[in-house]
Amino acid sequence: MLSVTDIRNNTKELLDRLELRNFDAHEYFDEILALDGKRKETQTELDGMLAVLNQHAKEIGDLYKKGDSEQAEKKKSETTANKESSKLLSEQLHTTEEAIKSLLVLIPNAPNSSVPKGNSSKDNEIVKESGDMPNLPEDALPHWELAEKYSLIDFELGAKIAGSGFPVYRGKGARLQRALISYFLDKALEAGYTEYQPPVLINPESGYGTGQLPDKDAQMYHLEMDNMYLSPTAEVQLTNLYRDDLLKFEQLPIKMVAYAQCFRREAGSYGKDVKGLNRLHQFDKVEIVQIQHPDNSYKVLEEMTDYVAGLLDQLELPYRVAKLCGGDMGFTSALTYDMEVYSGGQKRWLEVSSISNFEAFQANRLNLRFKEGDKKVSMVHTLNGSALALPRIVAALLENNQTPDGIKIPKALVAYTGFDIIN
RNA sequence: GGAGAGGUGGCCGAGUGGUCGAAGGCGCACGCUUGGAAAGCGUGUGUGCCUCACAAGGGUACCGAGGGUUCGAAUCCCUCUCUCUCCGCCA
Repeated sequence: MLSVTDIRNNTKELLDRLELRNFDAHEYFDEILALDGKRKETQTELDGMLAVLNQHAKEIGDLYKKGDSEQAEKKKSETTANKESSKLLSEQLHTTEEAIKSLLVLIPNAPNSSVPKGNSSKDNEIVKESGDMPNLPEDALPHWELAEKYSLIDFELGAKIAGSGFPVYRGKGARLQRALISYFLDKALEAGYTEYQPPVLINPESGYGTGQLPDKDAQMYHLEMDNMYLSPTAEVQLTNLYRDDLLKFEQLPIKMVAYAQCFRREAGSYGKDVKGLNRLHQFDKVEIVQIQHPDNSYKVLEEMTDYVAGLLDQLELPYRVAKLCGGDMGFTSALTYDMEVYSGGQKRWLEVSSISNFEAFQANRLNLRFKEGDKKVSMVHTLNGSALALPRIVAALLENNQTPDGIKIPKALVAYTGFDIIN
């Protein structure tokens, strides 16, 4: 969320930036600033009241010590009125603070001023295209037919034991998955990330910290009996590892990577979007997260984007990079690059990664700060990106590399798969 | 799942109703000392909020979290949570 201080000090700038995603924050800001004024007044009044009460308590103690219980009793009775009004004030303070917070969580992150204004993916700005488009015959197959032809993935078996959107990988299909996971993790280690293996169940606090809660709960599987959620992305676990921390400047940057199975309800999706591997309820993803000094976050966003692009280069997949327009960006992001690979069998671009700078938006929710020497405490910036999400990578690999002899495995992967062709 | 013991500042650890934001130690920072270092000595060493100039100073809150009792709570009571030990179960 945005901070009240920011809203107060940079009102105009934030309003303009929010406008880029067609969010009119005028009323929110007015109300928040008014409530914050009230909050301060109440705080001042309450603190004064408490100071008096503390003073009285001290005096009563002294009187008892001197043995003057008569005076002490008298003084006691004088405190009751103050006690009641201080209780009232602290309730009022609490209510006001809650009211401010409940408004703050409704406001999305303010886009970076370079974000193109727009409403949908049509308005995204393609900033890079790379790689050779596959040269496939007209009768090239989509991945779900290839998967069946070579017994790599069984969607119906998955539906039998779980439901649609839960595929079963087998044989070389399963090994390809495992190879990709290892490959992506190894690359991240080379790039200086520390590997983690987090839980896949998360508590509500974690979901709140990274912004999935309160309003995206319908996209997550919820375990009612234990009040936990199946994580939709390792971003949640990794970023929340540092929730409520006050870091030393020297600890920055923090670079983490994790492979995790991800779970999404995907309510409302249909048609060709959910065909085959295109959109699943359970999928595998390697995620990179960085906790950064605010001065570096935009430079690092570019680095992370280049890093992911490098992975796609090595997998020999044609891709393009889109800078998302305001209307297409996620709630929590200030700037997002999407990576899309071209999948020749379906003849479509598939999103395989999304790399974002959240600036201090998550840090404010997470209460994640750092301190540099004697300087004031300030919020860190958080960033993350998929590096990469497996299913659509698998789809593109299968489709683009199909030949009459079988499916060729890119050179970079052969050491991980142990085979260079699926036939 | 059952029984018991605990959660105090960066760390260890005292503190069972008042003078406790909290002894003592370690660590860290600065200074003195030294040719230099160690030892030694001295000083300092949390965060949020309010006031204020986001200074100094002052006020207030925070001893796992949230409630309660009391003039006054780290200290008593209740609920929750986490850790440890034993039993049960189990990959």
